[in-house]
Amino acid sequence: MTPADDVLIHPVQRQAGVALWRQIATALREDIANGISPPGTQLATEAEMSARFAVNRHTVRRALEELSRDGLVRVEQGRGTFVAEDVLDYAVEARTRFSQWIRRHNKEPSGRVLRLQEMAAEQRVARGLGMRAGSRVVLLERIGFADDRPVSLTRHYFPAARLRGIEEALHATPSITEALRKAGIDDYLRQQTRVTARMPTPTEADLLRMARSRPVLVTESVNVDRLGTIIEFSLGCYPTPRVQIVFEP
Amino acid sequence: MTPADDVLIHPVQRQAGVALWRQIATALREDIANGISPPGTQLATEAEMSARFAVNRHTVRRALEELSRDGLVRVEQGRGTFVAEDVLDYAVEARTRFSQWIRRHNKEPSGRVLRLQEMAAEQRVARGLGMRAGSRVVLLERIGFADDRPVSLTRHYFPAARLRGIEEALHATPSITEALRKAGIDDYLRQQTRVTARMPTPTEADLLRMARSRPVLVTESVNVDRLGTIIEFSLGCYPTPRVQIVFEP
DNA sequence: ATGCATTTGTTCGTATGTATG
DNA sequence: GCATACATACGAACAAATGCA
Repeated sequence: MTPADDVLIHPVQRQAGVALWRQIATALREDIANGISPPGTQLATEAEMSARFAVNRHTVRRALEELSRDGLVRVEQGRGTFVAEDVLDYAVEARTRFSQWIRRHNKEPSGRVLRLQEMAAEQRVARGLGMRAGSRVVLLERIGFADDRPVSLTRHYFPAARLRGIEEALHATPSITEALRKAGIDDYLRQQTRVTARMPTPTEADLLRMARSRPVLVTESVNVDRLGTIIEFSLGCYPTPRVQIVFEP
Repeated sequence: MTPADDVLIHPVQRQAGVALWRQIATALREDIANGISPPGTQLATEAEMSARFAVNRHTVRRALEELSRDGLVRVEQGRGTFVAEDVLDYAVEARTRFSQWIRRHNKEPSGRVLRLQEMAAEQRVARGLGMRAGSRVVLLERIGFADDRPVSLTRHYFPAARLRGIEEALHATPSITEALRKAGIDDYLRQQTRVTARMPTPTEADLLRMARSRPVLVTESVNVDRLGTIIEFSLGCYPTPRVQIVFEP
């Protein structure tokens, strides 16, 4: 399904002193601005548009080229043309809380717990937490939404021994900050964040509702309490180009 | 070409009190430690190894699973098994200079200029520099190496009007810091860095000597002089997982 | 775009050696 | 000696991803 029909309300005029491609570009721009073509949706194919506007496909392409240069659409060979999504800047700071991040963008944060269990730490996690591999950790896996669009997939690991009752606390509340408070941690800071990228697993792509052909940004971060004790190791997974990471020293 | 022949020096013994797969894991571990299988190289296929060691493929897989869990190798379906590469942490700080970054990892920095020219700024660049689209900018495109392995592809844009003589200065020296000094900028700071990821273009993949199926990390950063005037906008392109970006607030 | 060869991933089933009680 | 459980090892077949022509 494409919003191609809407295009009918924008007839183009020949010999009007405005190039056809400019008229088409303006029409598409308006549809995007008005929300007729919301961010992320697929536009009609070039062939369809050229039929509706009754112009050559090259003329449509000229218009799309313009919009693409302006960053309003994204043209993907073999797939189609998509309305650019508004980018969520994820600012890495000492205190980064999910709901604050989303609300700063005037969107409504929500989330869903995918997994919550105690388990043995694998090497990577153990190293992040500064423990021996196999030590007991509590894993919280969550997906985060901004206005019902998935924007993050995070795995939080807490040292079970150091944070008694954290699993029960997390069962009771969706907020990590609050659960940590119940476990005796009033405040915590992000000590280090490492960023890389990789292709998503099929499951991740489905959960984040993204194309399998686009990479995810992966963050690995360590949180400490006020004394510098490590209380959490987390792995975040963010869909590109929906999310960007911003660092301001 | 694979280092499969070397495997012959590691015969495995049955009924020796040590499981075959452990012997194989140890043999491979040694080859990696000794530099017989250097970082980034492809190991023999599972089928080849099972023939050389005269064991079942499952047995080889058991060994590879172990090494993979330890992070010594990376197994990729449809491609093969690769010795893990040492990750170059790219620490984003206010003052980030290429050669310092590489030397901090005890590697030898080098580079090559791919392009150096004056041109009109496209929208994205103009926005980064706080200028109007079409303003004149000097573009320096460079590839950076650490011990002859490509690790970065950067495009630096300088406002031509604000930095007279920058193009000539860049022609004369490979160092941006030095060229800026000639143009009257003694010191400069990184104001903001934005990170995202995308698939590399074929050209980028070739230049960075990386698989086309792995994403590149892309940084977008703005540099200012001591007064806060924007003097450079740069786009960096880094191969994953060879390079990771690290933020330490 | 399509098919093909290569390579890893998964899942059956079977057999054997070793430690335990 | 016997029964059991477990890790090890092998074989075959098919699925899925990749790269290439």
